[in-house]
Amino acid sequence: MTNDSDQLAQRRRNMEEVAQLGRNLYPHAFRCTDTIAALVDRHSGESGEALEAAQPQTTTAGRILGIRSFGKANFLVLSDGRARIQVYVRKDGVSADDFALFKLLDFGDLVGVEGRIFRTRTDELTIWASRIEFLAKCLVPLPEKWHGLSDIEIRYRQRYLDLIVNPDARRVFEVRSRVLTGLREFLGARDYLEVETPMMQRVAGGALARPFETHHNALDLDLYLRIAPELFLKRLVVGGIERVYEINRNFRNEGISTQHNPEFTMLEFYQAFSDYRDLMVLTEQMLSEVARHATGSDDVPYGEHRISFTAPFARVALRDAVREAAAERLGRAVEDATLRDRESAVTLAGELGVEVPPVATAGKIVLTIFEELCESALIQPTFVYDYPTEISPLSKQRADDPETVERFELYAGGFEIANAFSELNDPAEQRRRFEAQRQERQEGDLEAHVMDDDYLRALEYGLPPTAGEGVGIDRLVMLLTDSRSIRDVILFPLMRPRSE
RNA sequence: GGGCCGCUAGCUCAGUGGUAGAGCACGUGACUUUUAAUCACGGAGUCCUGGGUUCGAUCCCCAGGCGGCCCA
Repeated sequence: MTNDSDQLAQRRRNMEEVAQLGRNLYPHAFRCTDTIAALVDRHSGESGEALEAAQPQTTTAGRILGIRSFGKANFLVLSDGRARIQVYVRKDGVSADDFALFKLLDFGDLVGVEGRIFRTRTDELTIWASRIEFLAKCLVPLPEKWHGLSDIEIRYRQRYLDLIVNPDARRVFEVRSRVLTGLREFLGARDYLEVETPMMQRVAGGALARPFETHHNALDLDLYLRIAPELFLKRLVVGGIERVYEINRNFRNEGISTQHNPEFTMLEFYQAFSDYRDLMVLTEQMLSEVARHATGSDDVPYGEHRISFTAPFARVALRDAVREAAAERLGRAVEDATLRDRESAVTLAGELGVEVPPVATAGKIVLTIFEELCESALIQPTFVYDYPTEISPLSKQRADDPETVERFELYAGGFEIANAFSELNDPAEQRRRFEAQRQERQEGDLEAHVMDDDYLRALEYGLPPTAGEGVGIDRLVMLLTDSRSIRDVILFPLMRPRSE
């Protein structure tokens, strides 16, 4: 009949014909009695006979993800984003006007339907429509129903398409949401106060990373997007909020990878009168509980592995982990002292074939070797503890070993998901640490921590003995959703713009 | 930053130095309680972009863009 094969034009024409039926093309509301998910939940266990007896009525709405037409008898598949239900449209079941509307509907259109729930001869739960309302037009053809949308670039750039056509796409973000509510419940039950601290900061501190720069016009003030909330949260502990946390975005101006997005979500929490050992126990409880809350189990599949968040987690001292890995590779014992001296550490790295930055401290070399040799093998949750002081400028030293701080990182799935330590609360020592960082910065380390005099002033009022921890939410969600890329757990990951 | 791979119809993908293909989607018809409905017919393309080689490039070469994976 028509030679105009442009699907866009066809859809536009169908829409115009809907308008000619006197329908509002963009109505303002449609009052549903049920969501599709609720209908499926409520009736999926009910037999056709039971439904025939009860004749349940419903008004619901969704997006058309399938049309099967047989003239007088027609079927739609309607989705509310969570569940799908079939709609039966009989020519003699709706008004002539509604049937005319039905004939103009396209795959992807949004409609409301009223009708009764029944089961077809093939036992499919179905709404026998008595009324159809046009709610919005899908002017663009959707990806096909069978293969869905697999182009990973389009899935990231047009996440709405991923959510419309891939039934599993939403699952990840439902788990993510439950992770957040689970964390809030866990911390709330322990008297933690949730707060929000500045994302625009004059001094970007609290972590070793490069910040994004921005500018406030009215104040003519250069600002940084925060790399961590740490120094503000500890100011709040000084102020007497003895248990405090924040779940929010951090921004780090560095590379993008399967484990790094420039903006990412972090939980940071601080607990006064505690040290890092207390946080290991708390972390075991928290992750086990959150995993169960989010997925129903604290033993989850991850790639070819299963990861168990059941306490207790494995524990290994950082230098011991490096010594063991190095010894295995070299076939001889490696002394602890080797890792504490810059010269011998450089030599060891060379023997191991691990490249280290030219100006690295002994601590940085140990960490580099660890990342190279050990990190990817830590699949089960493992606390790696006792870090070199020079790479931990905000952590408190061990009483028996000033070269080592009371700090741990939690590894799982082969990457870091948490970082915690007993907080350095001696302002004089903190100043010395900042000075050492300044020295490293002058030697070219752009990630070295910057001096923060205002934070030092806060410490002078007295920070109680405190332990604090940061948990990478995106990475935790990766583990709990069996996702191998951080972009799979961030709805709109940062992408390079496409040239027009 | 380096290496490898990808980019062809709305989607998923084949393919070729000589006028570009399939399945799904789309249109028309048949069927008229289907289940990835089926059958018949039909329409559909900046083969990522630019340059080069060539009589002729979607294909070969060079440069670029975007993405993915690995490495740093």
